[in-house]
Amino acid sequence: MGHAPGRRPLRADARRNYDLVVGAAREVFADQGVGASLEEIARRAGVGSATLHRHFPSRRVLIEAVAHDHVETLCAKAEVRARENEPGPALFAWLRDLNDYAVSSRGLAASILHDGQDADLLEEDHGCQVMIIHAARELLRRAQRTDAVRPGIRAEDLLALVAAISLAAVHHADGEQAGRLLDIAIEGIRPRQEP
Amino acid sequence: MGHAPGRRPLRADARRNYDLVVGAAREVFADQGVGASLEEIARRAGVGSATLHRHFPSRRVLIEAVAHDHVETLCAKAEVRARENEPGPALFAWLRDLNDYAVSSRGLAASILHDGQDADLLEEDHGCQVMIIHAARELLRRAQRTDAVRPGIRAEDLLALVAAISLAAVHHADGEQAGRLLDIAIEGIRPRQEP
DNA sequence: AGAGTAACTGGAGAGCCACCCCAGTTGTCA
DNA sequence: TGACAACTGGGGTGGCTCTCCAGTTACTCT
Repeated sequence: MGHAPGRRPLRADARRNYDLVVGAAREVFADQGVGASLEEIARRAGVGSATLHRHFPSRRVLIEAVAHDHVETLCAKAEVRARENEPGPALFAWLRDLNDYAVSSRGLAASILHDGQDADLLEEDHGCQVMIIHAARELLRRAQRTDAVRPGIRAEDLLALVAAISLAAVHHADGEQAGRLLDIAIEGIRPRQEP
Repeated sequence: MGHAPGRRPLRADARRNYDLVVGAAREVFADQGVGASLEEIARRAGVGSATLHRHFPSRRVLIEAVAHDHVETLCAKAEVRARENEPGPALFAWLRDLNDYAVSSRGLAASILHDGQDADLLEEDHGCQVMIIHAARELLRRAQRTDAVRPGIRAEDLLALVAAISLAAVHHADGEQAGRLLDIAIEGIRPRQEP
């Protein structure tokens, strides 16, 4: 589960409120997208808005807390894909996993992939952003070793592409389009001649 | 230049205010992106915010008015590209033109390409959205005729892709990445074997 | 020209929002 | 159990979008 960002363990009541907010945020974001009102989230969690803002100094931090579990399983899936498939197909399949999550998450994933770049308040251990890029880099490295992907492709670009595609899909409310766009992108990173 | 949306010609003062607002919006959007405050725009134009809202019932309509000229020249460029190049290269070059504009427009173009889908308040003659999709369709049709582009690719998907890429770039403030992503996309729509 | 009329205006206000301050409350630990 | 630091939430600030309406201003008709 999510954990406190602070140095030493939170007091019991603070911890309880932290979790209440994350739970409420999960519901509200799912309903209304990542743009939803933070006051609404505080209201549904039954805490004052000041409490929400103290625990989560920016919308981004709250989004990370909500997405943390999903992202963790997604990265675990990357390892499974790597173990059970050839490097090329492993990467492509995982990109589809990522894309599916990104499209279904109502903008959560796009948010994480997007503006997480700057050295924000990433807890040193494992911010969502960092976990995902590690997973992507590893899969890409393997795929490039076997020439299943053109050289010169960067992991950051792949993630940016998926984020962008899912944003388009969220806006158009059209999951099928996201699939087609990802197909184009995957076709675009494969080498001209199959190895 | 922009023109009034209403049925019969605007009164002289109304017309003057309309143009003042569009001018101010052009500046403010360029400074701060498409998310900028509409009140700030009204302030800079020297009109009340009610006046702005009467002329432009939604942010989207104002964005269209601001972008109209740019989009017109972009579509003219499409015809030039078609006349002076082979169909494949013409499409690819124009996609780069579009992408360059989209990236430099601070989100204007992405806005137009995105949520313009629903039958909004498009003036029947030529909404920006419509002009662009016509241009794209024509270039794509020609390219597909000569097998310079895989069949099954849709014009809407190309536009969504460019919109998405430019959004990513706007967010990352990284124009080079947009170029790389577009390269991937273009590689992805070309046929496996050159004709 | 001058009056009548419809078009147009902007200040003021309603209802949102994010974010902050601080007096009061509540866990925690000696 | 008492004392203190951690934590809380009501209420305030300032900004946003969008609307209402009393007043102003440009066209029009004689």
